[in-house]
Amino acid sequence: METEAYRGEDDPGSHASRGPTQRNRVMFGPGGFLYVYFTYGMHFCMNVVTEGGGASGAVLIRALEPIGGIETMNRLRGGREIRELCNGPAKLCQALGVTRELNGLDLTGDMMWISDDGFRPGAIELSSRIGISAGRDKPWRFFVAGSPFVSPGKASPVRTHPILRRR
DNA sequence: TTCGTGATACCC
DNA sequence: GGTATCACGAAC
Repeated sequence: METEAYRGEDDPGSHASRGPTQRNRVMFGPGGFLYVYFTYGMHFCMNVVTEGGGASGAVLIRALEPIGGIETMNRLRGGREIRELCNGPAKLCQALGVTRELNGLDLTGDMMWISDDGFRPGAIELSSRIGISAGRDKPWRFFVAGSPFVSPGKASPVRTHPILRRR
């Protein structure tokens, strides 16, 4: 599991850094909604909007550990190993069938939602964010330490989260 | 490391 | 209108 945090106009790495546009308008809406964007001519990526109240911000979902629905995800991604199904932000959108049609979806509805399944990571590590040219200084990429299901992209430095460390 | 692929945003 | 850039992935 892996995420990245993106803030608003104070974060040069964020889509929201230059204010609201047609593309990023969902980021400026209420929290708990899905922000899906299209990039590089062929990829979708998904975020959870976090702020609301006129501010902007979102969490990019970069990797997931497949728990169920493996058959379906395999079909959507052309038959790959389980660890290759959701280990990247565009890969997981393909595996889950997330496209621009779901931009703005209410994540408190009954189509897609986030819930606590009881899993607790041993430790969470953080690093700089992947694939951005501005805002590399902020260590806002979070991932489960030692998980084989995080994206292959290398970022440094990597360090253990000072608060979320366990045991 | 290179390239596919096209929307987006911002500059005229 | 033109064009540089892009929160990526797969194949070299």
